[in-house]
Amino acid sequence: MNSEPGRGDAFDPDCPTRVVLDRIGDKWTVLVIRSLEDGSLRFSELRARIGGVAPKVLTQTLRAMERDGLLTRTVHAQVPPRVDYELTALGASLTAPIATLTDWAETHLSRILAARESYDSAS
Amino acid sequence: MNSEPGRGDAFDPDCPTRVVLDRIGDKWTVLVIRSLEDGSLRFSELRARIGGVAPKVLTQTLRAMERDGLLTRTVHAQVPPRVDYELTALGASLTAPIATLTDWAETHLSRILAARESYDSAS
DNA sequence: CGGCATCCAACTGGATACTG
DNA sequence: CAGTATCCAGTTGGATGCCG
Repeated sequence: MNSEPGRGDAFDPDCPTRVVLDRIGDKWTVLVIRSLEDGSLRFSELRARIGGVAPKVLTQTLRAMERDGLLTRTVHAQVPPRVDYELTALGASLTAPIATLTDWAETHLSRILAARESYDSAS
Repeated sequence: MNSEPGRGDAFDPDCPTRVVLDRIGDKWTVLVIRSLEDGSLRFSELRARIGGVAPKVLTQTLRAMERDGLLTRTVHAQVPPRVDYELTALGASLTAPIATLTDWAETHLSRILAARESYDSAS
């Protein structure tokens, strides 16, 4: 994959880690996944559930995830229009690693915050 | 933490998930952690190991990680100067969740890439 | 309702040059 | 050697308004 196999190849845009990290690091992707864990939602429901996200940005996030095969977008031909978003098996399988990360975060947050405080006060 | 406990609270900057995600999603943090897994390195070694990172950016990354208690920065009073960076126990404990993510990435990359191709050709 | 188009402000990452 | 200072380009996230 790179001149240093097995090592830091994440500046290669096609590196698996980079691809996933770019998506995970996105501000809204993780929120969308967690919101869809219990089943499909329509656009406005997602928007309300997540809160504070502009429609354009939510659309961007959703399209990127759809492109990566993490969720499906179903347009119902009716008036008013209705569009449902649902995790694919691939998208659902991402909940596991995310949960690992979340658990770590919750467990160690106090330590991080404490480190920050002591670092800031030492400056 | 939020009006919807247990749910999407990641737009709160102090949310544990958000704090960790911001760091993980950073372009270089994961590379630094992986580079330091086998022991401490000095600034120039890190730079060479990672490749393609500007000094300023590497410094920023390192400082942010030091602030969060993920690594220690040790200045040796000698000429020429020498500064060693080493993971703390906290930083080292992050390698586990990262490995989970990396494993997922490597396992599912082909599927993601395939999804992208079919999505792009359908447009 | 579910967007797309437009415009925009802020932040991020980076190239380059210089210093204790 | 290990940064700092400066400047800069690209991207991200967002506000607003219009449309099928």
